[in-house]
Amino acid sequence: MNYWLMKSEPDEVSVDDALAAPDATVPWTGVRNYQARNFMRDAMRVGDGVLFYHSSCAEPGVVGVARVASTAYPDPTQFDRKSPYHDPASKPEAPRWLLVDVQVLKKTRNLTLPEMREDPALEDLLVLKKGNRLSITPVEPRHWKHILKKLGA
DNA sequence: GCCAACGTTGGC
DNA sequence: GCCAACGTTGGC
Repeated sequence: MNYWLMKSEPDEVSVDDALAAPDATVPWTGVRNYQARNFMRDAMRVGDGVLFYHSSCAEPGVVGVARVASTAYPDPTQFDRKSPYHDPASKPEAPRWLLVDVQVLKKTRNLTLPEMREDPALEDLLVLKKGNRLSITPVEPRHWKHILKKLGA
């Protein structure tokens, strides 16, 4: 079992949006970074733990606990001409971009970015590293446990 | 809106 | 294969 932190812009898909979806499950569309894609393709397993993170918003932070609910499969938005995620270079017979389904298990309080930054136990959390831009990052078990404890989840 | 940091592109 | 230019991310 692995653990992950996955960023979503709440203007696009918030934790509330995900909770409102059938089975509280949403396809994680729009990943257009090879490293993040490879995590989904090569390392994620159904049942892996996910920290649902809101980015590019007023109060960035972890807002929910979720699980990986599917293996990786082609992201349909790459073939949709009208989607902002459309990739004209990707062919249906050789899809370039993948996604997984993510099921929210629990909405939590917002464990904010500043709050995480001031916690010495989270010093090595990848998402806190300077210059980090990856939308999907692995989370070490000790960090996972620590964060869930802080969230009372 | 600004800008640092990073990833991708493309000429050579 | 190098690297400058460009585009994007994402906190502030």
